[in-house]
Amino acid sequence: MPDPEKLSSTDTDTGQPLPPLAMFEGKLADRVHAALLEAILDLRYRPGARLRKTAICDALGVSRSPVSEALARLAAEALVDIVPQAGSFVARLSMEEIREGAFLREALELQAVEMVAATLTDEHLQALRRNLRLQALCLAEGDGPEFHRLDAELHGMILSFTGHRRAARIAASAWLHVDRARRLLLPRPGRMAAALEEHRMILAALEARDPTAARHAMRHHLGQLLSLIATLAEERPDLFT
Amino acid sequence: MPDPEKLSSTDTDTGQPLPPLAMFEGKLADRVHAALLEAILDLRYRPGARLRKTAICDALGVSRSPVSEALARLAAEALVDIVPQAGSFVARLSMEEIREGAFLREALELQAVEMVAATLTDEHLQALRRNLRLQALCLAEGDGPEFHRLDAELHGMILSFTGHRRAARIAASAWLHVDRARRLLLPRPGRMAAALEEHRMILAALEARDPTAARHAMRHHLGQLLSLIATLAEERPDLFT
DNA sequence: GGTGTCCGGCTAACATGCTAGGATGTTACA
DNA sequence: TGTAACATCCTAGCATGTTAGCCGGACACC
Repeated sequence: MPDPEKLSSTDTDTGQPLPPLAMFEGKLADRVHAALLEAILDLRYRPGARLRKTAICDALGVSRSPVSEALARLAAEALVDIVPQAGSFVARLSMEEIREGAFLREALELQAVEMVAATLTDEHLQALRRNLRLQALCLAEGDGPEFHRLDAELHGMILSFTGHRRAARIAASAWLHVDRARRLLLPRPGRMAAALEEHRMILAALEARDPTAARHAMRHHLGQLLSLIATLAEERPDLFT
Repeated sequence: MPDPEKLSSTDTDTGQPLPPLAMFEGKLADRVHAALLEAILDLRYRPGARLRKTAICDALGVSRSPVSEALARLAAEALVDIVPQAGSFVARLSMEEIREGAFLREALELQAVEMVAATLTDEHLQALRRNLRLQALCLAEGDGPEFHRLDAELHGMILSFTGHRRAARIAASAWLHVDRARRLLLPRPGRMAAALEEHRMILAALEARDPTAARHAMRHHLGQLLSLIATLAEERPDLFT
């Protein structure tokens, strides 16, 4: 399964895409995990590439223990394939995983938005409105990356308003696969504006404290992405399993 | 937070509740994880108890590496609290965690049953019907443990029919906390029969391939348990955080 | 030329030594 | 007697040595 693929000169990392050092916090293993996660998500480590523990070790200046733990965690998140006594590889994108991530995310967010619509406080509404104002600003200025950050933040806020931290973590983890694929999509013209409008529908339903409407609005919003990704699988089959 | 509690003579494990050795499969760390999980779930390790790595090591005849990995995984599942440079403790039951587990489980199962109602095959229906027949048998014979196993199997089947393996895993993990509490509940008279009836409602909705009815039936079924557990929290506050 | 076998290199998994820091019990002092 | 400083113990986390199994190439044999 993890075949060498067309490897240009050296298979090893080109030296450049070093995941940034410890600009993270927490235990050493946490920081290594965060660094590798970032590198995998923005494709500095390409899908299918081999991960050399020793290279990672002296690139980050740590020993194998935290690296092993980080890789094990990434494997649990299905972002890395560990083949015992053979090697570790960045997982290829898989429509299977992406669909599953979307399923999980949808299940959690629909339940969350329904619950939140009934329990929302004014502070929560304030925060949501503020986020949407910033989104509008980004749209006006064409700041895609920041818009995306706010998008993720909005969804994260709704999940966290349920008070269930673990649920938010799981949703984030599930979304990783979808997000990794999404980053490969060229920005579609008009998509940002459409997303903002969909977000507004969700907020409107929450302001009305209408669980059913909130659920519908969220479902419509989440339904948009999968079809886009399906086209990617046809355009770039080399990135998929 | 992890206070000593009233410790009878020795705080250490009484020697007896050794988690059974490697009757599991997979890597060493997997087996240790499974053994500890079993011990924690059926309360051979009591909530709040200290987990001594070294004791576990020579009880199982392995070194600290696999034990550490297993404990880390249990900590990720919120079944163990690891306090750096202090110790590892079996997590106390927490209504927080239980509610969260129920939330996750409900979110996933509602979405799953809705999806499955639309995509179900005849083989799937066969398997569900067979499971329910066995449940009826257990009810007639008063075989509680087996009934519970079939109950869990039924829910697992519905999740697996979505084709999403990770979702099933997450649901199982989320359910752990609810289940650990549930095992402390005295069997309520009539509960088994009621559960069977609720299961029949779900199956009926699936046979009719009616997503909405299936969703409603499942929601009703899952709604039953939480109130029972809330009473437990009052009767046995020592087990809770 | 095609096929089976052996060998070397590389890897994850496991074992073990080391270190820093929190918890606890004791003692000195008010 | 109550409190605060101290010494000891124990722990998780990290580093590093060891083991066993897969992979790929070479070579012999068919």
